[in-house]
Amino acid sequence: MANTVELIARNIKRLRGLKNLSQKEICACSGVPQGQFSRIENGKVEPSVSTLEKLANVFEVDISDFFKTNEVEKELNLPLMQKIKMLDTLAQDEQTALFKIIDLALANKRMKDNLQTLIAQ
Amino acid sequence: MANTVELIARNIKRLRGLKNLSQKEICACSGVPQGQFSRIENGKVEPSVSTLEKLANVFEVDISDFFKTNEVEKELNLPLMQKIKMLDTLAQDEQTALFKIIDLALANKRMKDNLQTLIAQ
DNA sequence: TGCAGATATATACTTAGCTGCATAAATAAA
DNA sequence: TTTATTTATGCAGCTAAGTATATATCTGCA
Repeated sequence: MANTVELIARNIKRLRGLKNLSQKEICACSGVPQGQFSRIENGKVEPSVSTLEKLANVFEVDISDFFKTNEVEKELNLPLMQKIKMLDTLAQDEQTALFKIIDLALANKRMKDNLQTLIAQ
Repeated sequence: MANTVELIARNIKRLRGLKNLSQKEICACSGVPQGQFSRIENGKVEPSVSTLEKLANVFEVDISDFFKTNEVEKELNLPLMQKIKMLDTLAQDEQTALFKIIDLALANKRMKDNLQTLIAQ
């Protein structure tokens, strides 16, 4: 038990670090009481499945990610696919706004690349 | 809760069917008491993580498989996918900036959704 | 068919441990 | 120091786990 509990604890602590949010903020979004979250992060309890579900939603990961060892941590830092999936659920105007920003960044990149090739000649 | 419990129940029942083993046999291998296994298969309890781990070992699956629905994942729109792939070619700082904006939009969406469910109660 | 034995599954009952609330302790800010 | 913020802990209540037992389902035989 202690092993899995510690694994979950480390993963959740790391995920919260990535988002740079306080326990209170995570709990406001997830519905998990802050006190309970503290115990989970410190490996003092083995959280229930429903609790893990709530946290997985907030962290935008799959429940199985809480059980992954450090070797595959890199993948966890890129829950990009899940983000993309969620983009579809956004309101239309927010979606197009995001796309414009993305396009802008890509256009900028292209411009830089073109300049590079020009200079090189 | 009931939803996830039922999902787990169906998946475990299905997995046991695939192996064509009795509850007793599964429990002999996994260490989960047969009585408890019965309740899990009938969706009467939400099994603990350590119990799911034992069962995942016996069924030779990942814990996340207990939470999978049978439906095929819905396809994403391809233009978006290609855009996202191009994001990888951006400079690191531009990339993280974009991700932050995306996270912001998603967080906003989540907050709205949470409010909706709160109001609905 | 009907019965006996065996196997398989479901159900009390107690115990252990997670949850949720309230509050304390620790840390940061003014 | 005082106040605010963040994190940790004590305790009551609820739920899963584990054990024993009951019910259901199957199998062979007369």
